[in-house]
Amino acid sequence: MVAVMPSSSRAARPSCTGRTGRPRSAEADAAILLAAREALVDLGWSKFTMGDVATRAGVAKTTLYRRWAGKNELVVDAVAVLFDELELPDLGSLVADVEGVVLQFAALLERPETKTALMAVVAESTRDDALRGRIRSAIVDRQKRLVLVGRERAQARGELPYEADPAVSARHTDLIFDVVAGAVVHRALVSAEPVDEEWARDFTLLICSGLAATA
Amino acid sequence: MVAVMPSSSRAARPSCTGRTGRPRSAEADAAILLAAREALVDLGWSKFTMGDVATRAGVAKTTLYRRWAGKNELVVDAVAVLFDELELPDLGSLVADVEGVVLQFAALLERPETKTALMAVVAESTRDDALRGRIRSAIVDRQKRLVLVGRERAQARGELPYEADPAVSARHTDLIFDVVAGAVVHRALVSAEPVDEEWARDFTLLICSGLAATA
Amino acid sequence: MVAVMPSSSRAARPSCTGRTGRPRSAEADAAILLAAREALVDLGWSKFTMGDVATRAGVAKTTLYRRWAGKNELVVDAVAVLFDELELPDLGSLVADVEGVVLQFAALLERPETKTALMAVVAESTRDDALRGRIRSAIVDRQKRLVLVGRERAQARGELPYEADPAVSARHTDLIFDVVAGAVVHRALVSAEPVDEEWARDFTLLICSGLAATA
Amino acid sequence: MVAVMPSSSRAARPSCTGRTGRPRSAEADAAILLAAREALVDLGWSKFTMGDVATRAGVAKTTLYRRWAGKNELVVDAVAVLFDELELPDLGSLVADVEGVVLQFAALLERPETKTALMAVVAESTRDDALRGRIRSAIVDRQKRLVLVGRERAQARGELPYEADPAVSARHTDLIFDVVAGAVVHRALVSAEPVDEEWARDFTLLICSGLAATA
DNA sequence: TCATAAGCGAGACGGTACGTCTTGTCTTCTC
DNA sequence: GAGAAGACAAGACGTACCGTCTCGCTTATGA
Repeated sequence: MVAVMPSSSRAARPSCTGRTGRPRSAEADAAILLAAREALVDLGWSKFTMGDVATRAGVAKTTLYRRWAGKNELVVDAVAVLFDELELPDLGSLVADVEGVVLQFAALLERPETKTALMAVVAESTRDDALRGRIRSAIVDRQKRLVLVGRERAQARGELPYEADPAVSARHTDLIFDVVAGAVVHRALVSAEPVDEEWARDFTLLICSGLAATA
Repeated sequence: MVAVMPSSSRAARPSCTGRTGRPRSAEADAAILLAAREALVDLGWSKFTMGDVATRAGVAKTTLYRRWAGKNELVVDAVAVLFDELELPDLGSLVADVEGVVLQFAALLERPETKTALMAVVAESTRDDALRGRIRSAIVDRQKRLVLVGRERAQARGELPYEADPAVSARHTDLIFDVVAGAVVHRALVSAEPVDEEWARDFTLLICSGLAATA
Repeated sequence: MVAVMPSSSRAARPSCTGRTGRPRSAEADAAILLAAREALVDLGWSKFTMGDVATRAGVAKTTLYRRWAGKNELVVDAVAVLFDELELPDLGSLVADVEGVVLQFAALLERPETKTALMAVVAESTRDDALRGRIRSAIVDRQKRLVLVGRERAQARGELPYEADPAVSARHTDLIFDVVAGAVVHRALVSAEPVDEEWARDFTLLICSGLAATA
Repeated sequence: MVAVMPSSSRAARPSCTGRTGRPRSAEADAAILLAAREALVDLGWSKFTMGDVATRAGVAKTTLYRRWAGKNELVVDAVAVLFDELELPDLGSLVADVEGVVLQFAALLERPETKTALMAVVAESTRDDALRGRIRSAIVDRQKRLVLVGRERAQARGELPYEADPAVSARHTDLIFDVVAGAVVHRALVSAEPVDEEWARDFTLLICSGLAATA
C-alpha cells in the first residue's frame, strides 16, 4: 500500500508564501473532500454543485474557490485518493496477480462516487489541458506503479523476461496499463456489464497469453 | 459500410403512431443533429446548451425538447451516426484487419465532437438507466458487428478456430470488444497519448497473440 | 330587460360575404364563450389561456383565433352578456330604484368571472384602442340605458326636472354613470369592502341628494 | 405633502433581520423601481417583463426575485410612490379643494405608468389576497388622508358639521373616498373620456351638494 | 354529382417569458 | 487576513403560452 499524501498537498498552495493572516484550516480541506465524495454518491456528477458541497462541509463557498478553481479540480482531488487504495496482491503467479488487481479495480469502479466522477472529469479534460494534467498526475501516473510492480514480480518469478531498453519498457508499461484499465472501465461503464470472476479470468488469460507469446 | 437509418428513427416519437395533426419536420430533425455536432466541435460538452443548438439549427427550443428529453439523449443520437461509419477493412490477415479498425476508431476519437461527447454521456449514463440503454443500442451494440465480422473472416482464413457453443462465442465477442474499444479509448482520452501506427501495431500484436494462444 | 343579441354577432363576421364553404359552427361559439367564463371562474385572468378554453370547449385553438383576435377580445364578449342581465327595478322612487340597481351591480361584481375579467380588460384597453372601443360598445354604452331609464322614470314621477338641452342631458348621463359605476367598482374591487345594503343606502342618499340639489 | 418612505422599506426583506452576509444594495432597489416605471411607460402592463426591468436597471433577474415575488408586487411598489405626490390644495372652499384634488388625481391617471398599472394590479388582486393587502396598504389607505384633511378643513370653515360618532365618521370617509376615486378612475379609464375642468366642476358640484344636503 | 371552398381537430412550429438554479465574484462582519 | 454569510451579474435550465402553420377530414354550397 502506497502512502497517501495529505489531500491538501494537491490543492492550491496553502499559505506558505505569505505567512501573515489566519492560516487555512486543514479541517476544512478534509471536510470538503469528504463532502464532495458524499455529494457524488448522492447526486451524481450532473447535480453535483459547489454550493451543495460547501453546505455539506459546513463551509463557505469562498473557501472552496480559494482552494480549487472549479468542480472539475475539486472532484479530481476528491476521487484521486480512492485510487491510491489499489494495490497489487502477491498471489504467486502473474495470472493470479493480474486477476486480483482487475477485480480490485472493478470494485473501485462500482463505487458510485468513482463511477460517476471518473468519466465526467475525463470528458471535461478533453477541452482543458490543465485538467488533463491534473488527472494524469493525480490518478493515471500514480497507478502505473501497479504495472511496474507486477512486471518486476513476474520477472523475478521468471514468468516474463527482463527488458533491456528502458524506452521499450516504458512503451510496454503504457500499453499494458491502457489495455487493462481501458478494458475494465469499458466493461464496467460503457458495456455496463459486471466485471465478475469469470470475466476477469477470461480477460487475464487473454492478456497474459499475449504477454507470454510476445515476450 | 452499414446503412444508416434515418436519424429520426431514434428520436422519441416520429409521427408514426398519431396520424392527426401536423407531422414533425424531418428537416428540423436533420438540422438539429447537424447543429448539435457543430456545437460540440465549437464548444465542447460543458458549454454545449440546448438553446445554442436550437439557434444554430434555426429551430425553437421546444422543437428540441419535443424530440429529446435533454442534452444527453440528443448528443447520443447526434454522435451515434458517426460510429456507423466505422468498417472493418479486409486486409488479408487478422492482424492487419484489427490494426486497421484500431486506427479507424482512433481517428474517430480524434474528432472533437466524438472526443468530448462520448465520455460525457457515458458519465451521465452511470446515473440514468434509460440513457445507458440508449447508448448501448445506438452505439455499443451496433459496433459489435465489427468483432463478429472480423472473427468470421479470421475463421474463414483459418486464423481462428470455429466456436461451437454460442454462449461462449458471445462471451468472447463481448470480451474482445471491451478490450479493443476500451484500450483505444483509454489511450486516446485518459492517457491522452496518440494512437499512432506504432501503438496500434504493439496493441494488435498483443491481442492477436493472446487470441491465437487461447484458441 | 334588453334583448341579448346572439354572441356570435360580435365576433368577426361569420361566413356572410363569401357564402361558399362550410359555415361556422354556432355551437362552437356558444361552447367557447361558456368555457371562457368557466375558465375565468376557475383560473382567474392571469392563468386564463386560450389553449385551456379550447380544451374546455372541445374545440381546436384555430377555431378560437378564427373568431377572436386574442384573449382580451374573447373575454370581453364572454362577460358582456352578463352585464345585459342588469335591469332597473321599478320600486316607486328614484332612491329605491338607484339602491336596487347598485345592489344588482354589486352582485354582478361579486361573481368571480366578472370580478377578475373586468379590471383586466380595462387595464389592457389603456394600450389598445380597438379593445377600448369593443369594451365601450359591448359593455359600457349598453348599460347607460339604466341611467336613461332611471331618469325618465324620475322625471315622470316629478322627482327630477326635464332637461331641454340634449348636450347637457348627455353630459349628465355620463356623469351619473361614471359616479355610480365607478363608486361601486371601487368599493368592491379596490377597497375590497362589501357593497351591502347599508353602503348602498348611504351612497344612494348622497347621490340622490346631490341630484336633487343641483336640479 | 406626506413624507415618502424609502421604497426599500416595502420590499420583502431589507437586510434588517439577518445582519451577516453582504447587505442588499439600496442603489439596486432604486434603480429597479425606476426601471419598472420606465418599462410601464414604454411597454404597458402586458409587455412588461421582469427580465426587461432587470436589464434596464442593470441588475440580474435574481436580484428582482430576491426582493419581490413577481411583477404584481414590484409594480405596486413602483407605482405607489407616485400616489404619495397627491396633496389637497387649500383653495378656500370645499368645492375648490375637491375640484383641485380631482384634477390632480386625473393628471396622475393620465400618466401612462399609472394608467396601465393600476387596473392591472387591481385585476390580479381579485385572486390574490396578499396582493390586495399590499395594494391597500401601499396605495389605498395612504390616500384616505386626502379625504380626512379635506373634511377637517371644511369643518373648520363651517362648511360641514362635526361628526361625533367615530364609526359613522369612518364610514363616511370610506364612502367619499370610493365615490371620488371611483368616479375619476371610471371616467378616465373605463369611459376613457377626459377628466377636464368642466367634468371636474360638474362632479364636484354633485358631490358637494350631496354632502351638504345629507349633513 | 361532384368540385370548390371554407370550417374543423390535432398538434408541430418559431418565439418569448417565466421563475429557478448554478457559477464564480464581491462585500460585509466576526474571529 | 481567513472565514461564514449571503448578495450579486450572468446566463442556462426546462416549461408554458402565444399565435401561426400544416395536415387530413368534414360539411356546405353552386356548377
